[in-house]
Amino acid sequence: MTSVPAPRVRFAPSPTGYLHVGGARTALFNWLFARHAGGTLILRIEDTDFERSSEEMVEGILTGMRWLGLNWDEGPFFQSRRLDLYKQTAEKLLASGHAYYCFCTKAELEQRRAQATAAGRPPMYDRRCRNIAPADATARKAAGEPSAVRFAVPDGGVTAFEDAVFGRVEFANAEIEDFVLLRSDGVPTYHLSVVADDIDMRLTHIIRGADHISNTPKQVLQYQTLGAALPVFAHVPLILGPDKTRLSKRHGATSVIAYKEMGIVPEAFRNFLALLGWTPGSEHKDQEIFSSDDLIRLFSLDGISKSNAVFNNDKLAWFNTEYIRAYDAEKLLPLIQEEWAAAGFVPNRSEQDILVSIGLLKPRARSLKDFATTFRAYFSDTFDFDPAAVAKFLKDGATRAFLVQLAQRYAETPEFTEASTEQTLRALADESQIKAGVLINGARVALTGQAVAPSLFAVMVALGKDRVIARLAAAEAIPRTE
RNA sequence: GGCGCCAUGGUGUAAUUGGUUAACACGCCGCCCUCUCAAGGCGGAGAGUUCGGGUUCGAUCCCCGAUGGCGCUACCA
Repeated sequence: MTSVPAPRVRFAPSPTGYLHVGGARTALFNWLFARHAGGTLILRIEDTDFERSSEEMVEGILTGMRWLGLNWDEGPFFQSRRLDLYKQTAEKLLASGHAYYCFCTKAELEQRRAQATAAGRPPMYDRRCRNIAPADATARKAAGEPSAVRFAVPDGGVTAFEDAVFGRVEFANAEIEDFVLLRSDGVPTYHLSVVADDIDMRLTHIIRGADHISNTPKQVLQYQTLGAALPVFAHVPLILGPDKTRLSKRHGATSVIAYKEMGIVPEAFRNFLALLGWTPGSEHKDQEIFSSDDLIRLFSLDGISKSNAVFNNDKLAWFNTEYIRAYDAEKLLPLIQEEWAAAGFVPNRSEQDILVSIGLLKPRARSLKDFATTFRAYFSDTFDFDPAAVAKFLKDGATRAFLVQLAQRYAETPEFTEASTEQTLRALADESQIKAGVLINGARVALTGQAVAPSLFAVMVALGKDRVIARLAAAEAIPRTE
């Protein structure tokens, strides 16, 4: 049996913004791939754009990854602290004649680009510095003239690579400009730093967004001239908004943390994200819910689709309800406690009672938020009455009076079970010649503040006898609404 | 503009890689259940595979073209 070396992959975000859904999905795929193969996931922060990068964004990205449960094995490495490597790599390219100094200034380049565009020519760098004799270039450099380093793209031919998702992709070299490797301030551009790092970190697979496919030939060219083996490239289709344009703030939340704040369970989000642009194959086509272990076991690059995916909030919401329902109350509790803390809500019931109520409520929760909003009455005696619910079921003074009577009946009855509470209520309705539904609906509002709740008698048992009696007895004091 | 990639119901995806009444899930509609709302059960509408040409006995699947969307086109990543 030949041993295949364990794969090494990376997630390499640029800290110029929070972890957005596209980045999160790329991170997830890398994570799944590494975990599936028993490989290594490296986290690398691409912060060579000092202007736009910030410490805060780095923290935001790490927070997002932790929330999603995506752990990494090495790093985070910061490119800003690896500048020497990039310089050495540029030197190597310079020495072998695959790169050259460029003395054109930014202003000159912009001007020429504008001219070319106006004349209808492609705005590519005209390679004028490529012909400067090396001795002259060295002299000018020594004299202190600022210069960038550009890669010398071969004149003819094509640069091709085999993509694990897209198959063979090729570009004519004539279409690739002599891109900048090192800026005049000595800071590398993305094109240089990615390949220097990807080689140095011995990465075997590059799984990243399809927006990088056009950059790939520039990188392949460097691998070739540096004599390094090519990794396997796997470009993942992009995630679009519902209008099929690139996902942006316009479409609502774009940072994964915003989804945490919306009360989404991390595993639900992960499951949803995994299925955006990937399927485990036709033998699982009828399945939508995949545990993390399933995902890890099933993940493979061949399941990645080539077309862009559209982010569908309804589907996410569905996953969320499924996960909340499937979780044990014990597992849900810490997540709910976070919601309570965020809302400044303090429950005043025992942990045991809280767990019972969570168990009762979780099948109908849409979001973790519900536990801190519409479900408050189950966890505290301080809660609001939904005015619409009061208007619908408690506007009648007579109904309220019946609820007070009901409170008395419960107080007189030693038993307090779902069956007994229902029996008592129906008996009162019969005697009073009113419909049981009137009492049931009214009691629901009096007990929970809401028109919508689980089965009333289950609610009563969850709330406990004393509380039920107290709330029903206070029915007449519930604020009236028109 | 140039170059590249993609294209199956509203959405995500299937279709033993040329032979199916084009499947599943979300969403939507209706019915049942019922103390409300979800859930659940049952049923339904919704694509003939972007369009046009080929190749073939036969194309969702192969080829060409068009259209549309997206990406790249910086001393951003």
